This record gives sequence, C-alpha cells and structure tokens, in this order.
Amino acid sequence: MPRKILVTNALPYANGDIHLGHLVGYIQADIWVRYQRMRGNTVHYVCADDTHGTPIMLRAEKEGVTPEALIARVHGEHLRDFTDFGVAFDNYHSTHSPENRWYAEDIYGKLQAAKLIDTRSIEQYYDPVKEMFLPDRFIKGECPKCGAADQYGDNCEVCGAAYAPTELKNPYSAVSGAAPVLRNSDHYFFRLSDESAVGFLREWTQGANLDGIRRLPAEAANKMKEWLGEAGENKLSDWDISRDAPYFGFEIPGAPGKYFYVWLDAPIGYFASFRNLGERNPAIDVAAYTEAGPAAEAGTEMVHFIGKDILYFHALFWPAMLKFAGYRTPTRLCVNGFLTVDGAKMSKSRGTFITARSYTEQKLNPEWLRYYFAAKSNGTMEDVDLSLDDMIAKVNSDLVGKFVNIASRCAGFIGKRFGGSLGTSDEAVLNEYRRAADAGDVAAAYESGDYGRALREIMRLADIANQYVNDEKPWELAKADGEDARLHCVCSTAINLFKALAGFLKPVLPALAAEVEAFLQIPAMTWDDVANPLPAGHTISTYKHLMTRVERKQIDALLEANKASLAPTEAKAATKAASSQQRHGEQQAHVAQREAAQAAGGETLIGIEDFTKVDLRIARIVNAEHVEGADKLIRLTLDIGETENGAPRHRQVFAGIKSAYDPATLVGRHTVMVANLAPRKMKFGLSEGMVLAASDTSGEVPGLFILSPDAGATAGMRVK
RNA sequence: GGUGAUGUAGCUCAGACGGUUAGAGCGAUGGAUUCAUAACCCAUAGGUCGGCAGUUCGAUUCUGCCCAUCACCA
Repeated sequence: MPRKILVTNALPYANGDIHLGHLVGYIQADIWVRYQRMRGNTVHYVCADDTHGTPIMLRAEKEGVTPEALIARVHGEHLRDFTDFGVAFDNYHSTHSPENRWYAEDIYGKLQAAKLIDTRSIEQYYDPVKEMFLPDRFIKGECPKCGAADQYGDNCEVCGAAYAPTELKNPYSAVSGAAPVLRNSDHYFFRLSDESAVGFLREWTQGANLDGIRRLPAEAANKMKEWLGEAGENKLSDWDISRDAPYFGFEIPGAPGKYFYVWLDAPIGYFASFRNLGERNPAIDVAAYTEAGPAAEAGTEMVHFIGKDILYFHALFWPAMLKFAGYRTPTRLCVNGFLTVDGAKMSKSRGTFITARSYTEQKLNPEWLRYYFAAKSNGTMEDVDLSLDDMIAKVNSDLVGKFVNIASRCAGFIGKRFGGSLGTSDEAVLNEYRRAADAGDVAAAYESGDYGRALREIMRLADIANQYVNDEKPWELAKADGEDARLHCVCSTAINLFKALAGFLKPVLPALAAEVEAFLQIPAMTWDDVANPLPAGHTISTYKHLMTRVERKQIDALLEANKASLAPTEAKAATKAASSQQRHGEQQAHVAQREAAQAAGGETLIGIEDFTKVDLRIARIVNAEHVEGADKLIRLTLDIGETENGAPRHRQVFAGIKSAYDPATLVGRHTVMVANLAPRKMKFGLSEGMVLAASDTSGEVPGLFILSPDAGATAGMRVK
C-alpha cells in the first residue's frame, strides 16, 4: 500500500531574504519528498510564509507600506528563491490567510473548551510614545550585571547574563527611544503545565510512530526529557499566546484588542496551506491528514522538517495544541542543524552570509549546492558545514568527472556508429546495479535522511561504470574490424549504467535527471525501473554536455557580491523567538561584534574620558549628491536634530564614499556622524563633521561601508 | 556556571557492541591511457583515531579529568 504523507518545511519569516542557511532544511525535505514519490507514495508537500508579529509590523511601517503589501512582496521573493533551487512545494501559502484564521480560531476554541486556556494579568514595559507593549528584544538599556550599554531586554551580549527587561538600567524603547513605563495587561495562556499536557508530552516526545521510527531524533528526545524534567517534576511553564494591539495578526475571538502570538498561528500555517491546496484539488481528503480520527483510520503520516532552533515549538507546543484540539499529531520531526561556511558561522563581513538570490544571480548552478548539501547530510541534528573548496572538489569530481563523464564518453559512439540506437547490454554488469537497487542500501539511506551515505554508495557504482568502460576500451573496439557488435554492447551497457545512476540521483538532482530523461528519450524514471536497462533498438538523442564545472573564481565572486550587499542592508531589530532565520541573523550580529573586538585588540588603550570627547550622533541623510569636479566625494546634508531660530538646521558634510555608494540610495538613511569635529574648509565648501565608514585597512577586502543604527534610532541621538 | 554534542589521514567525512595490517572520496606523488570539458584507470605515500589518567591480557572504541568548537539551560 502506498504511503500517504503530508510533508512540511518550517515557515520562513516574511522579514528577510532566504539564505543558504535556510536552504539546508528545504533541500533536505525536497529530496525526501522526491524520493518518496519515486517510490510511488503519495506526498503532499506544503509550506507558507510566516507573516505575523511585531517585527513585520514595524518593518512595514518603516518602509512606508502596509504589512499586507510587505508580506505580499516577500512571499513572491521567497517562492521564487525556493523554485530556483528546485524546492517544489505543492502549495506555498501564507499564515495571513482565511484558512489560517479559521484553524487558529478553531484550535483556540477547542483548547478553551478543554479548559486549557487561562487569563492572567502581567506587567510589561509599554512605549508611551509608540503606544504599544514592547517585546523583550525591542527594549534596550544597560546590563544590570556588568553595566554594558545598549543591551537587549533578555540577555547581555557582553557578559552573557540573562535577566528580565524590567531589570535593565535606564531602559529605552528601541522603537521610539522613549523610556518605557510598566503597565498591566491581561494575557491568555495555553496551560502547558497542566498534568494532562505534561503527561501527554512525556509519552509523545519519547515514543515512536507506527513504523517504529522515533518521532524525534534521539538527541532531540533527550533534550525534551531535560525540558520536561523528571516524572513528578513540572518544569514547563504555561505558554503566553496573546499579544496586545497594535499587532499584525489575528484578533482573538471574544477578546477585543488581543491578538494571537505569531508562534501560535505559525505552525497552524501547515494546515492552512494544505487546506488551501485541497480547495483547489478536490481529490485531496484534507481531514484524512489533519483530524485525529480520520487520520488514524486512513493511516496518513505528517512529517515536519524543521531546524533545531525551533524544536521547542514543534516538539512541545504544537503537538500539545493538536492533541487537545482533536487534531492529528505529527508522525515524525526531521531536524537539521545550522549551516556553517568553512567551519565558521556565516559572516557578512566575510561574505559568507550568502543569500539564495545572490547565488542564482551569480549564475551558479543550484544543483551544485543541492548535491553538496545532500553529501553533507547524515540524518542527524549536527550542523552542516559548507566547505567551499570541498564543494568545488566534490561537485567537479563526483558529478562532472565521474557521473556525467560516463554518458559523455559513450554517447558519441552510439550516435555516430549506430544512429542513436541502443543495442543489447551486458547483463553481468547490470546485475551489480540491480543488486544495489534491490539491496535497498541507497533506498534506506534516503528514507532515513542519510543522503551522504546514499551518495557514497551511488558514487561507488559510478566508479564501477568507469572501470567497466576502461576495461572494455570502446575506443579500441571502434578501430578494430569486426568488433561492431561488441562496441555496440559496451556503449549500450554504459548508457544503461548511466541511466541507473541518474535515477538514483534524481531526488537530489531533479533538473539534471530531467535532462537525462530527455537525452535518453524516456518517461520520468521511478524507483522500481531505475536499474532496468533500455531495450535494444531504443533510440536516444544527441548528447549535449549535462553539467559544467564549478570554478573557484565563481565562488569568490559570490562572496564578493554578498560583502557588497552588506552596505545597503538595514540593521534589523527582531523579537527573539520571531523565527529561525531571525534568530540566526542576530547570531551574525554577535559575530560581527566579536570580529570588531578582535580587530581592535593590541592597540593603544584610551580611557572613557577620551572617548566621550567624541560627540557621535545619529544623522538622517536629508540629501546626497555628487560633487562637481570631485573624484571621491559625496556632498551629504545631515539632520542631527539641531535647530536654529526654531527652524531645523542641517549640516553639510563631504564624505569620500563615492566609490561605494550611489547618492540616490543614501537619502533617507540613518547613519553615524562625528558632530564636534572642527569644521574644515574644503575646495567645494565647508565640511561640518564626518560620517563614519568601515574599510579593510590591509586593502585585501575592497569596499567601504557606512554605519547604520538599529531600527528605532532617530536623528540627533547620542552614540556612546 | 550547568547539561549535551562534536574532535579519526593535507581537506571533507565513514567506521569500530574493545581484539590480528583503522577506511572512503578529494588532494599529493608515480605510472598507464586518449573514448570523454586533463576527465577516466592502476599504484604509492600520509593517521601516537584531541590530551592525560584509569579499567582490561589488550582501548582509538569503556570510565574519569582536561583542552577546543558548537548548542541548550540558568
């Protein structure tokens, strides 16, 4: 009986581009889906944008558009990126959709009926200027422990201390800059600490599904044990699922001014996307995949591919929500680790924070990356390292040198000597491949997510094929008299070996496999016929080269492109739990700070009093223009909140940044200037200060990068 | 600070429920070959399996401690 599986990927947050770190999980899921379909199983593969929450609301406001317009634009960008990388969802929906509202309300209502929703008043910081409650990450101040300035409301990046926002000294709102005030508000909680929920989760997180495969990877299950505590302990807190207006999201029924927290409706987006698909495709029985009773009866599965940073939500909150609302619980969570590049966290300064878009714009082949990610995937939660030189070596030698080469070295003979028609094949060699397919090593590796093992096995088979060609020497047969039949057989065999390899690789390299199918003039390959040879007399097309090599200079150009993109990228504030890539973005900020600290090491030290002599201010760039006759300068008009006789007074500053910036892109940005620098008369006029820009003094890294404050900084703020 | 994971050839990774000579691919070196985008084939060299101590007849594989990296928690 074919399996019936609903497969999902974690929903990317609609604030920010898809980057290579995201793609690890999406490519892993897509490979699994394609493999399952080749096996004849029914798979519905859905995803959506995660669109709600404070960061989206504020970003839209900053861009001067509605949240709806923002998420519509990002939806298009995300879907395009996934499509470019061969990640082929059956539906890519949005959490800001009527289906999602329906499910969110339904689940909430059922939890309420089950007496699992509580209301209690909590005290929180409120921004009196912006008139909104502030998430922890939007409150900054001095660390209560070490006194470091400008730390977020949940933990200190300098000393690592964790605390509540109310413990910050001199707190201020990162949105308006105003001092926040404490206010009470009623919040709604999902009673996760309830005995029934804890009991259910203890069993669910440790258990296995019907096939005996654990629902969670072993490491994840252990982590859950830790979070849940020992039997009798109750370490789980109730989950705060509401937020106060203004909030971009769904208003809670019967609770005016209260909205569902973004993380409540995000996983519900899996169902929403699936139902939306079902509405367009009536053959799909949605309830058989989503509702507890029908799903059990139909024997359907639900598999979530997620990153390890959002395990908490998918292994605790989500199954508990589903269970107590009468929905089916997940069959299995496939969890992937973070991506590192050349052994280090992705870094914007090194250019290794690579966006999906830059990769395709640089004309790199997405299937190179799919192959490499697959080769590095082993079905565990370990981080995946993208070693750039290793990727070049692996793709070039495995795919071009070994795999594609097999067709390349034999197709010519078939075309020129036999009119493109295949002959009989060498059964002995083919049997080796059949055994490989029958033994199920490759299949088992795909099933368990150990794609690296699958590819090692496939490459072993590719070696056998090349040895075969080498041993049979078709180029000698071609020159010998009376060896036509043998030549025909050898080349036909090699082509059939190649076909088998292409079939094995098809889940990883769908575009290449499609080209192979066109070249061989065969219908889409399925798993069962992978090792079956094409019959004698079958005609194939003329061979065209199937894949080019990766060159280091292409990779270098990619890194360079991602360094360049640093300058125009705005610093983004975010709630801590907003989303996977959001959190990842923050980690990159940590790295940047550390790098800066290291770069500063070993130099002459100054006291704080020396530093405070420098008056740094946030400046809004009112205008920017080229300077007639100057090679390097841009004339900036800056607003630092000064007034003269009641009218705003602007500063004129000449900045040597023409090589790196188009004036038009600067207008409206905020940056940092030295406000008390002695004015200097220049050939083109008086310069009243300077703007700060970063550059590599060794000259190894080209480019010039002006600074941007985080969201919320306004013209005239003191930088210290 | 606590907990967990990882640390195996130049690189990227397998593997060993403790047992004779620890593997693969890439890279390097030498050879062979010319059908193939100098690809392919054969061979060779390269490892005190992070460090220290313990258990054992025997540990890289088990235990403890330490170091490094990463994650989670406080």
